[in-house]
Amino acid sequence: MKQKITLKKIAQELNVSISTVSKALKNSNEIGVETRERIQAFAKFYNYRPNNIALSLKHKKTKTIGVIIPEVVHYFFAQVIDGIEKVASENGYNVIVALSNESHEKEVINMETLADSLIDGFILSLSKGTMQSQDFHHIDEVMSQGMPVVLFDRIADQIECDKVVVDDTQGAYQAVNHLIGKGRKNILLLTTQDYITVGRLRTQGYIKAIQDSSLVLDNELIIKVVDTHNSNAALPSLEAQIEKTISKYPQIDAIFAVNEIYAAAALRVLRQARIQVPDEIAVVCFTDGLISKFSTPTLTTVSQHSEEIGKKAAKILIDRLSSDDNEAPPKTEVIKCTVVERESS
Amino acid sequence: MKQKITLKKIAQELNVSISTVSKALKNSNEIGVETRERIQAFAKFYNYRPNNIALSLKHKKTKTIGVIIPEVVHYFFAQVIDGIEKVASENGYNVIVALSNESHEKEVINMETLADSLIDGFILSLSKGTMQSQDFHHIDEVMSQGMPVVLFDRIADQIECDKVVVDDTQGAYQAVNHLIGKGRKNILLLTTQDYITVGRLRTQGYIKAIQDSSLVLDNELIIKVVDTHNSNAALPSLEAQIEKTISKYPQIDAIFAVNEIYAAAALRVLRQARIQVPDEIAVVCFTDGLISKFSTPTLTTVSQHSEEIGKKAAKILIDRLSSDDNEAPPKTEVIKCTVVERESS
DNA sequence: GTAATTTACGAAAACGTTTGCGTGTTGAAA
DNA sequence: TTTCAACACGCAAACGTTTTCGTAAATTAC
Repeated sequence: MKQKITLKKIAQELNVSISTVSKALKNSNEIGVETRERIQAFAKFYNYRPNNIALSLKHKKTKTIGVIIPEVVHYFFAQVIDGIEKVASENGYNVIVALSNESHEKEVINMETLADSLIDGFILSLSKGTMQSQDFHHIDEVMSQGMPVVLFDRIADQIECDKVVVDDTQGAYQAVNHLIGKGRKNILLLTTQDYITVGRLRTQGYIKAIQDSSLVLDNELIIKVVDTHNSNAALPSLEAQIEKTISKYPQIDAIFAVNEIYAAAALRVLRQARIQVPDEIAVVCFTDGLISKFSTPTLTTVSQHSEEIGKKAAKILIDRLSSDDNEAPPKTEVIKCTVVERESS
Repeated sequence: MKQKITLKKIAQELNVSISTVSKALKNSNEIGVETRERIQAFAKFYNYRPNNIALSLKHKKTKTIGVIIPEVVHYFFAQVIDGIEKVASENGYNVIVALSNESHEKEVINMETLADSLIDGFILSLSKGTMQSQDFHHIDEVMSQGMPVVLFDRIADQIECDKVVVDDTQGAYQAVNHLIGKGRKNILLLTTQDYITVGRLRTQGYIKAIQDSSLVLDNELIIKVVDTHNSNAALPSLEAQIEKTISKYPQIDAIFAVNEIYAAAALRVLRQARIQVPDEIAVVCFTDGLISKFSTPTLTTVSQHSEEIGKKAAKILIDRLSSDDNEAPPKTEVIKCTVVERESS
């Protein structure tokens, strides 16, 4: 087994001091040309690579950023990671990913572990557990130690740090407007309970779009899905609800869903009821993910530009890490959504 | 800004030596009870947490495992990460994720960076670039340094290390058998070119299943999709091909696709041709992902138990890391696929 | 030929830990 | 009173770097 070669070993072999080796490898002209070349050749031959841990200890920075998200198996978060990783690797940073699985405790533990000098800064999206408990001690704690934090998507106003958010209200507004522009007049909304922030904001966008138009808001056309923690279990009940509402209000000519899953459920119901999409009812939803791209018909969606979110978050964090003036006021970046038109509308 | 507290600072404040503090915090009875309690109380009050970097340097292990995958935005890989992360965190390991984006060079760079003492071992799935070039120097290099490597899914026989693979052939065999069991007699295969390993193996499974049955193999019923690197671009041509084949061979009563995307394409074509699924044509595909779960009709799939793969890989790696006898022969774990029956068959 | 300067390198501290060993103080046994 | 073990703690090396400073030897200047 080939042992890793260190400065010390090179020094021993070549009968020079460790500092000489270190300087020679940095091509410092403090060291004679001949010695320098000898050392460099030797190092290259043995494929010397500096020990990152030692460097981190020395420099008090790890060139690593910690990312904590509720789950990876989620198109949105995966894309955000993708964006983060791109910017990070361009700037010589590594990415440690930790998963909170929507649990507050796991989030806290993860933060504490990573904060133990493993990383230089955090990018995170709050778990449902944390959102519910409104307990942000762990975040304040790391921030008070001077470790920068960037929050994205699931944020909290109480936390004073950089943030990257999606303009959910505007996105929903646009989507509904898109439907209105297509001449739809009775738009069914499939949304979540209000305590889920993104659901609430999207609902607001829907309401605003209706109010800004010549249409009238009808609360009967708003379905707020109860959030069982096992999202699969909620589907049949959702489908039943959609079916009931549609047959009760035959004037419905469009559906706006706050996520792909709800839209997929709607598509199922419509298909079974032999209702043509988009001819009879158009369907539009939030989240430009896989389901939308490959459903039949393909779904018109509101894209949140998730990769862009990741890139922005990483950029903000790295900027802060590499600036000495770390007292710059926190800023919030808002990413605008855009409507991606496909077959369903 | 609250500075991180270190052993040294505690020692200074309490007028004892660093070693005393260290031992006291480990509750060593080498230190007097009174001093011990004093130090522990002080440390607790200031929320002392040991510096991981220093520990890593000391112990020559980082308690971190490096994962390199072609992409995160992929249900399969995301699930594998999920599995890895679960087992890792249960065992006190962190996970660094790097993305190769299917590029050989990026894979090499990532490995080198992570190998510089940032991690204790690797879990990886080869990029397409590496598969094509068949250049495995980077892997041999880290292995020769005594760093354990576990390969999953996209593997290479030449590399002598632990592996976790899916039994693609058996999975395809089962799927086709499932169709045959349902009385289907003319099964169209949608697969990739042969140089894509998983595609080839699944094709073999298809062939074997046909041959083992009373059916006859018809090469006209095998469509090998040309792999443009931009997979979206290939879709329209694939759909055209499917349509042509189906109208030319009206006896086709089932389709087996080697991935969800192809199956989704098939579903589209069938829908447009007003062919009932599964009544007239049944559809089954590999990869139990989102698309299958939310398409209409939902798709019967071959599940690869991706999370299981991640868990197994992590377990193997951690076992090896924590065993002293690191000369144990490499083993290959084969994960069996199972058919998940849904509406499309 | 002496002094000043440059060249080329080494010693050592520092980053934050752990740990084997040395040592001064205490109390008890002889 | 002497001897010795037990106790309680400190010293210092080690992990692999970087970097400041010190200093011989070689060179230059006058």
